[in-house]
Amino acid sequence: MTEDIPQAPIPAREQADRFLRAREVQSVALLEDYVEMIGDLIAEMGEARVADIAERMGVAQPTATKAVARLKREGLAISRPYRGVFLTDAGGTLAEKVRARHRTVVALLMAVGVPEETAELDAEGIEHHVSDQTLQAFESFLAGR
Amino acid sequence: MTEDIPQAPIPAREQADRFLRAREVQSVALLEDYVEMIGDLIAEMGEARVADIAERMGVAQPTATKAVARLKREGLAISRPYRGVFLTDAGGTLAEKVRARHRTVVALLMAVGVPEETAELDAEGIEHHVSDQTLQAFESFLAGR
DNA sequence: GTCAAGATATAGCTTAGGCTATAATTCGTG
DNA sequence: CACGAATTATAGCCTAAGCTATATCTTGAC
Ligand SMILES: [Mn+2]
Ligand SMILES: [Mn+2]
Ligand SMILES: [Mn+2]
Ligand SMILES: [Mn+2]
Repeated sequence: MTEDIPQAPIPAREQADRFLRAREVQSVALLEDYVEMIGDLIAEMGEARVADIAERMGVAQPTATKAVARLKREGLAISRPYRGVFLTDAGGTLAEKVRARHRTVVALLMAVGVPEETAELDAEGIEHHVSDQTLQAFESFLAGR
Repeated sequence: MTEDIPQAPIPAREQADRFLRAREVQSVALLEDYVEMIGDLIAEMGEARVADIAERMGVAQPTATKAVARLKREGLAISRPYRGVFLTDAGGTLAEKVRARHRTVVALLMAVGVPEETAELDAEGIEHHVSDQTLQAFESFLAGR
């Protein structure tokens, strides 16, 4: 049983800031997943084709096309019509950061007893909300075990 | 330095399933936050008024009204025009579950070295992606320290 | 009891992210 | 080297979630 400790109520403004932050994070989460995954495809196959992007994301092909358009708008990817998609320097850097964070989150989850498959499943959503500060705490914890 | 261990590439289908799961979770995350927060308001003030809901969520009042409409559609809340908002049994049960999970996530983060404020900030997004299985692992870890 | 202020609802707009159906392009095979 | 299959782009639709502006309802002060 969890003890019934009444929490000191949070100021409305502060709580609102937390929710705002969570909403901001969520708006870049999809971009992060696309960028990381496109990086994987390029590493594995030399290029990322729209059809493969769609398959790996579990979306329809036009949805992937639209996402790529957004990545291009944000300066994370480049592509020409009917050709493969590639990452810009910014995109590649982001992909690497996201990939590393993903691995750390999975490792942390497993370190506290979460089975690997579940860790992978939950990490796919959790990772985007892990701040730099929390990521550092995770790394310290993993190093100091 | 993180070691450069090449991961075994995940089957596209399995990875797609993870992304699908993350997107599903994301679609209920906002509902969870609204329900938990409305529960707080009712506990503190006896009722949840639309203006207070909007303030705490950091959204405009019509956005809160629309969210309440969705909660009603989903059977989590009831209200009559120009009156306060209340939770159904289902809504109250969900609020309690979400509140408990939130506390556990914050506790776990702090247990691995995340400062309280950062833990609260990150938990607001992380919590929604924590599966029952992961939640249990968190509880065991916290109990067995 | 009236009515002005405050709270809530409604109208109408935007963007992101899905979808299906179909048009346009590329490319391998014969 | 042509053409059919595969791939990609486009058109057009939907829902969720945000916003501002404005209409409508409630309520407390006089
Ligand atoms: Mn992810
Ligand atoms: Mn990931
Ligand atoms: Mn939350
Ligand atoms: Mn929460």
